[in-house]
Amino acid sequence: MSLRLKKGCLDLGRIAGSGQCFTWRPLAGGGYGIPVGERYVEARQEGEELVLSCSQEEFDGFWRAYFDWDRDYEALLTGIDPADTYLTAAAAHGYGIRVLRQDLWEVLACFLISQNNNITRITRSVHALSERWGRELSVPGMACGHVFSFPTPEQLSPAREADYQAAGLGYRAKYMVRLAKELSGGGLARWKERLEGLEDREAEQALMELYGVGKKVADCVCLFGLHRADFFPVDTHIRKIFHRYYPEGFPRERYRGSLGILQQYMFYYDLRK
DNA sequence: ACCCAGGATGGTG
DNA sequence: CACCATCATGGG
Repeated sequence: MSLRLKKGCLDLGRIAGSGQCFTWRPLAGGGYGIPVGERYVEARQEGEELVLSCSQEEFDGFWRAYFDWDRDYEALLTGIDPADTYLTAAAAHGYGIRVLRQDLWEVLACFLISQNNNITRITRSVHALSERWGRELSVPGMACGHVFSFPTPEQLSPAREADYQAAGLGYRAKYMVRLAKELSGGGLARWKERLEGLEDREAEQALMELYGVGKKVADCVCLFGLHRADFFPVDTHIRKIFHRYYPEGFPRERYRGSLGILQQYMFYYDLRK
């Protein structure tokens, strides 16, 4: 079962390298194994085509939204102020990046780990948790590698602080213990329902009630896990960019409605060596 | 050896 | 309120 689709502004490699998702697994034959909860798809690109290991029904029912398929990225990028040379260059460099509509719990857990950490190590920790507490996934007939689901709060319930330490979480281990506990036993569903009923600023504040979740992680959760495109997480890279290229302030009003998308391009542009 | 990483917390002035 | 030391740990 596979599906071939044409889509502009979609580059799996750049999405994978853009520091928004840490669960993807590069596959030996190219492409990526993409777990979301118990779902799993393998994706690769051949020329203009995106090849997915799922049916049309599975695509329409889930993966279409996951890839933010129906947002007009071309219009968004061509709407960038041509006088803004930094943003223009960032958009060209990161062309193909989309902001995925990820799972709320996975975003919460992964970005809890992300604080004061580097992408390589975050990814390793996330994979370590998946392999230890998650479930092995495969696509019938084309299992390429060993990809595991990211564990649910319930699957993490037996994990202790030392287990998180072993996965490389360092001082964040105690945060994860409490996060998994808070979100298990129906906690996740309650949080999801609560957050969906709140305005942007209220949702951000609510998330900051969680131990180990500050403003930046909360903003990432709102952007990547609640799909609220106006959140603009400010990390060390963005802070540096603001200081160097936008000393008078970033023109937020011009890009209202898609600030978080542009933030992702700026972040990715700053990752280059 | 050194600084940095998609920061947050708890204590102090 | 605003600072600020501290927190693990590996990458570069």
